[in-house]
Amino acid sequence: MRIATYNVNGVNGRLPVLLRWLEEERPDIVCLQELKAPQDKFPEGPIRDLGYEAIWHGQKSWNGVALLSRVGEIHETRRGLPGDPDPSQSRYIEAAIAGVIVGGLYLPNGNPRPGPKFDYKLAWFERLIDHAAALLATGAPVVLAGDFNVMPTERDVYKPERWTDDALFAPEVRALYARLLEQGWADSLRRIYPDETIYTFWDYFRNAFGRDAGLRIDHLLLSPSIAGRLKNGGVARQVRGWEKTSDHAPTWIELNGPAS
DNA sequence: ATGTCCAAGCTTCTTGGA
Repeated sequence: MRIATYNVNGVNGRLPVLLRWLEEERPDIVCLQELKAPQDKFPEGPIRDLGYEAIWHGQKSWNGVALLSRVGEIHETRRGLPGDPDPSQSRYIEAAIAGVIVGGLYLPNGNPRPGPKFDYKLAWFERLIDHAAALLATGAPVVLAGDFNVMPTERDVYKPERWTDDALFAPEVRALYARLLEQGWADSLRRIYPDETIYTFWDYFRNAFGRDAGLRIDHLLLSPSIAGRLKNGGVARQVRGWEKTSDHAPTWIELNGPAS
């Protein structure tokens, strides 16, 4: 079973790219972020035509998250984090799909730092850590996937020294990511490739993709009860090279066993 | 400081967010 996360950066503006990727790769379960579309403007029809059921939490102009499945019904378990510091922002959606709890998230960017947006990022991250602990306590197989807006280590940044003051690489934020992992979550791609350079995002500026000046900020975390099924994973870099594409590339994992 | 791209609106350019 393959699960992917993809920050589409505008689900309608990138619809041809999204549909092409879904057709070519046929992931079983997909977490989408940055829909940038109100609830009634999600392109449910074309996605359904490719065989995917979908649930989504839209928002005018900004944010927005969705879950897609072509391997069975989506049983929504929540939208929004418990105690979300600003529930008007659509950043979390969770469902049981094919025997797995999938939490799709779009963690706040947090720039500029310092400032209220950075404070909101830290507060949101704390709420995520609390909820992640509650999910682990159930013992259920859980995948937490999405745009975390965090490069966990220096290996995940093309030029770490340039990013130390940025909200995506600030010590406080990396410490929160480390705290989350210490609960027992496995960072899938790092589990498979401990020492490789892996990027999931390349800025539109300054030919960042051409120079491979990238960041690894999209992550798929596995609870201990499912981590043993991790078989493979990667980044669909070619998608970042298509016309009218997102600044992120889809990131995916393959789990042993059927989509039961 | 810059660079690029998108959505939205008192819209055909401007603005904010990433």
